[in-house]
Amino acid sequence: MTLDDRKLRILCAIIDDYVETAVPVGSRTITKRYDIGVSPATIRNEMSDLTELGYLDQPHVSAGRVPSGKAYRLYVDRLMDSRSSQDWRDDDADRYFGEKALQMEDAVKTAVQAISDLTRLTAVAVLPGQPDMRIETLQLVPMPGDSALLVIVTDSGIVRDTVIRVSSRLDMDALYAISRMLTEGLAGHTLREVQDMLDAYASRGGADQRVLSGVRDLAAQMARQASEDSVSVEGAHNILNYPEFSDLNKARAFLSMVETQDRLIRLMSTPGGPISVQIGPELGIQEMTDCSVVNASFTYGGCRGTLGVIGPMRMPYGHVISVLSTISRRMTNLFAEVR
Amino acid sequence: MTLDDRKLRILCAIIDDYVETAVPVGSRTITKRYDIGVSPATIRNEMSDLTELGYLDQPHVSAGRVPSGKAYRLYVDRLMDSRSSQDWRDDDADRYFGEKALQMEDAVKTAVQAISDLTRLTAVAVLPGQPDMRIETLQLVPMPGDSALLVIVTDSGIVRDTVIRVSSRLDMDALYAISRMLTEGLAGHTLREVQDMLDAYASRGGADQRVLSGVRDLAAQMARQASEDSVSVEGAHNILNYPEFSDLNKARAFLSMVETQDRLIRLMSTPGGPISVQIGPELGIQEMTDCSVVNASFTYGGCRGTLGVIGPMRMPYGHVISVLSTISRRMTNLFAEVR
DNA sequence: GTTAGCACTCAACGTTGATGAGTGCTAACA
DNA sequence: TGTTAGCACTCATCAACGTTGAGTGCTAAC
Repeated sequence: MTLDDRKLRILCAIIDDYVETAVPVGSRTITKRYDIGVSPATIRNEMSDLTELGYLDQPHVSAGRVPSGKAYRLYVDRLMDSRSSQDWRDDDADRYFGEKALQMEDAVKTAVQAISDLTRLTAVAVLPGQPDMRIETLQLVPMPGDSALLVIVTDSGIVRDTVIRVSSRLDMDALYAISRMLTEGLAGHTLREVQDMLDAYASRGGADQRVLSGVRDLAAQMARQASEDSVSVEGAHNILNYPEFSDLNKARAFLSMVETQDRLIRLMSTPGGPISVQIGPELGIQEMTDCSVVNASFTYGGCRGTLGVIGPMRMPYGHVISVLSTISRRMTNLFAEVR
Repeated sequence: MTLDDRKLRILCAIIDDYVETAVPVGSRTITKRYDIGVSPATIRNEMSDLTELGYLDQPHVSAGRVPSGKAYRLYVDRLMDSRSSQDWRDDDADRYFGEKALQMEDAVKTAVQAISDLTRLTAVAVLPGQPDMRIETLQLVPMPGDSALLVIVTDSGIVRDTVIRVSSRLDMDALYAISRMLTEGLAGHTLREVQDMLDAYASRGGADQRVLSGVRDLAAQMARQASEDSVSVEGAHNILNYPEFSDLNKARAFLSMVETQDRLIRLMSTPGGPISVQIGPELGIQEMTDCSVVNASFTYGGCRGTLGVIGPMRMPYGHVISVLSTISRRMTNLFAEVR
């Protein structure tokens, strides 16, 4: 028994219908809504074959058919209509990114927000840790009162700042002199090295101890943060709009999964390729057998990260893939513009 | 008929029990769990009186009693056990704030996170717009490539930055020279004034146009952001843990309310006083009749903001109030430390 | 190979009756 | 006069049961 053209058309119709309605689809529905050109009885015969081949599941004997993971896989690999990429316009992405150049964190936040809005699903971004970022610039900016803003910029364009207290004698010029000295001394070194170097400085005395310890603390914090993968999630509760999660316990399980960073990171670790689609059982995770994950990798400067979507297995793959590829491409370009 | 001591004790027991279990409480339950010293029949008589006085509601005739908004109001105003402030330790807040001085935005984010964690409810912060903030410092920090980070600090300690492109000839010293010039020219002026001044500069020519337009854009963006109230929300889906929201539609209504900024701002606009409690119907909002809002005001520098909690009317008011007052006090102190 | 017809299955829904938690009332008691 | 035991009554909850209708699989005819 082979998958001839008619079987494929029927399978496609079933998937389209089920993705739209979330109701198991029966033979009559197909003849009415899709133009296959045969009677329900014939469709039934074909559906029976498709079930035998593992492309369809039957919740119970007198219900319609539901696409299996295998069916979605086939759909994504071969059947998916590329028309679907036209169901939204690239310009929509402009609304989010606008004209402005952005720091990486802001760009990621914007992208995740855009993806969540455009797909009405849960959007996730993962930035893998970069344990050996190097310091590019270090600058102290005067603030009201006896404090200053310490800004550290790394070679990959990551920016962090913190407020530190300084002696009130230090005006803008004095702070710049310190910034210049520190930048000269520390630029090109990794965040970890910097911590040791500062300890050495400090023990030698002379410099403003509060500034040194402020720099040390921020460098330490950055090193800690940088060596961990960072995750951002948006639109988690979109899941409540999907009837397959109308069971509160399922919804809670999903939400708690999405909140647990390390589980999420494992889920989002892409098996390679610019766009990866993992469907239900392929994820190999007990609690997630009826969810799918689609993700796209992007690069922003030296950083390579992942943007993705988590949702029910019944998701509009074509649309999701086109949104993800557009947004991730735009992220990559965005960085090129900044350069 | 008057509220004698025994009636108050019974009412208190009912509230405590209902807050804990979410199940309408009957006369036997009270005699078993609370030491009132009379029989169920007597309790029933008292409950009947309390119902007549409007402190208790009855979902249906053969169910137990449920505290009314009026009861919670009485509880908060007079009955609440101040012991409840001891059910958590102030030190718990340390875990969140640590030792570090923070920018206001970070401090607010931390506070909201802490409140949400400690109360297991939805925490919200509102910072009212400050349309006439003045520029304190303006600084350009070198970044990798042909770009620079533009940092603007206002007199109230708000920091914003953005990446702008600059000519590659500009090194750290050159950027500092520009920063110094711009700071001297613009410090003390409001964000709006600055926009006009920069237009004047730009038309005179000479300075790096890209820098000027970058500053102008960021100032414009800050002015726009600053004149709007800003809101942050954490723990919105905590609501799913409360059985009164096990109806998916109610949960969705709540979540959509919490997501709509302007509705949220209206909800959180505190009627004054350091801590305000608005109970159910007192909110005067149709969809929120079985929710309560507790909020506390804080000041961080010149900014006066609101931290609050939104949850079911059945919430542990004592605990919530103590968490809010501790965290808001700590926020205020935090700023004093930075100064 | 396709289709009409028909028996069969089973979730969903509404009905019914039993159960039990809880009340309100009354009468007796301290 | 306040408190309590007893009892009839109410009503949500739950399980059991029959009905309905969507949908299938099989068979026989085209």
